[in-house]
Amino acid sequence: MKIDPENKADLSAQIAEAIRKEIMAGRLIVDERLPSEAELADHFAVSRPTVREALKRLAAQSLIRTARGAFGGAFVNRLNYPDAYGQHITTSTLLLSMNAISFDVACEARYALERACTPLAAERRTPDTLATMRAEIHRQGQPGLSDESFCASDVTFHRALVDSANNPVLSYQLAGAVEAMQPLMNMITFTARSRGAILGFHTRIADALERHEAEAAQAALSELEAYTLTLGRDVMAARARPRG
Amino acid sequence: MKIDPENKADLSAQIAEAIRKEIMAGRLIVDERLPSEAELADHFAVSRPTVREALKRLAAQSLIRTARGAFGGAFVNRLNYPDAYGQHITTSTLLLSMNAISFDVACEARYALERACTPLAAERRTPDTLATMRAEIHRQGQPGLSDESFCASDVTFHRALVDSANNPVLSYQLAGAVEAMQPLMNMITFTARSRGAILGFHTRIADALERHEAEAAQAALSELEAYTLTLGRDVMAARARPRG
DNA sequence: GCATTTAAATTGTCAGACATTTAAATGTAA
DNA sequence: TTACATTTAAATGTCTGACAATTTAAATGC
Repeated sequence: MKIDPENKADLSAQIAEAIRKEIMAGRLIVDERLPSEAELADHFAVSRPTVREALKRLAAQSLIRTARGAFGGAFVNRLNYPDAYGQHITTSTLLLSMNAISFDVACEARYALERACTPLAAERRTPDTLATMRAEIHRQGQPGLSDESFCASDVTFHRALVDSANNPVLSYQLAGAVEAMQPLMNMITFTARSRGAILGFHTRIADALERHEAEAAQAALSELEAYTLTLGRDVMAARARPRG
Repeated sequence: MKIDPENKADLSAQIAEAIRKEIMAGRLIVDERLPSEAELADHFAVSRPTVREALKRLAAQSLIRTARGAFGGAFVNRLNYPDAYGQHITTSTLLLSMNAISFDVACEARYALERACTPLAAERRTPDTLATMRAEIHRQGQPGLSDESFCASDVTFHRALVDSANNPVLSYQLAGAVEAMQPLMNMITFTARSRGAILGFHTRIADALERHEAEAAQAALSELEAYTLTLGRDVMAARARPRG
């Protein structure tokens, strides 16, 4: 593990990158203890605060965890699903919110990915995931529901659909796509009419999954996509001419 | 922006989380300058090194960037595609390598996602993406190619397939799935026979896309998935009984 | 043999200083 | 007036040294 004296980047960034590479390459394995901060400072010929900044960078990416006390220190962290979900969702959400990505593009990506889960979901859906979907459908029919709550329920419904595929890697990948759309969806005002339409699609999807009918579920998803697209386009058009 | 004096977590983690929430909620917008380190230290009633550790955490997630000099400081960073790709790939790769995820599960997720891109790719593929795929197919047929190079070429081929869909959000989401599989694929020894088979599937996929035939491309992908699965299972079986 | 205390190691935090970088402000000469 | 060099101020980057808090192992006492 070395750093380049010619490199003009921050020392802490270089050190973090050097350790990150060791972890990615498997030369530092899960639960292995890194040298103490003082030893790392010696090794890289920098001060302890610089080492600490490097370690905090790695901790922010869940690559290491630290423990105080004797026999404490920094340990290579086993990246678990909740942490991975969180990181993916943060990254995806910011990517969408900061880059003027059109509603159309985000929508297309999300529904394409969801359709990818549908054949597996139709095959493997459980009473549990079906119950979640039914419960959210019921919630979405409540009259007093705020737009935010409706959106949150929508996310829960679609995550249950994804989880039905019973593939944790797929669930992880989809979490970013589904959650990152929520800020965009939150801009939509869901009228009673549009809620009714969405409810209808959700019911068709749940029904199709329950009957193990993948193609029917995919068809309903595609129609939901088209409908969501019109809702989103209306919002974007209204925002484009605010005095309209 | 406040931190909880009752909270026993690291101060730098709390401060980073407080600022992260401001960014995620849009209360700190792109290119906005954060207060200087000294001002933040005052605001949170902590020392400057603690503030710096917090800022390094955020920098590690590409949420901020820093600039030295007068009128420098920490600025909310516009998360760009390359940074988002990198973070997603790091997270996905570690998730797969550290959690004893079976080859089957990873493989299933990856090909399900790729099939999701295929209809769009068949519609929108360009001479450019087709040329990339043909070039990689040609490379994969070279006799002297190492297993690593073959895998790298495989990744390039599949990324070209994904990029053919011409949806950057989809490309970003798929990058994690495709790249994270590479360490698993690298464990496979590609015999001349298996290379020939894979080459055949790749050719069928490229041909189908060229002719805008989505279903033929999906069918070839599914067969490639089944074939990859058998290769992976052989490796896993051999690893399970090392004295075999 | 068990409970308690002590010691040691390590991270967390702080204070203060200096180095380096950057751009604006200032000064100077053509 | 303009162009260029210099100064200055503000900010991050880095270092030193210290102390606090935490945790475990070992030592001690009963």
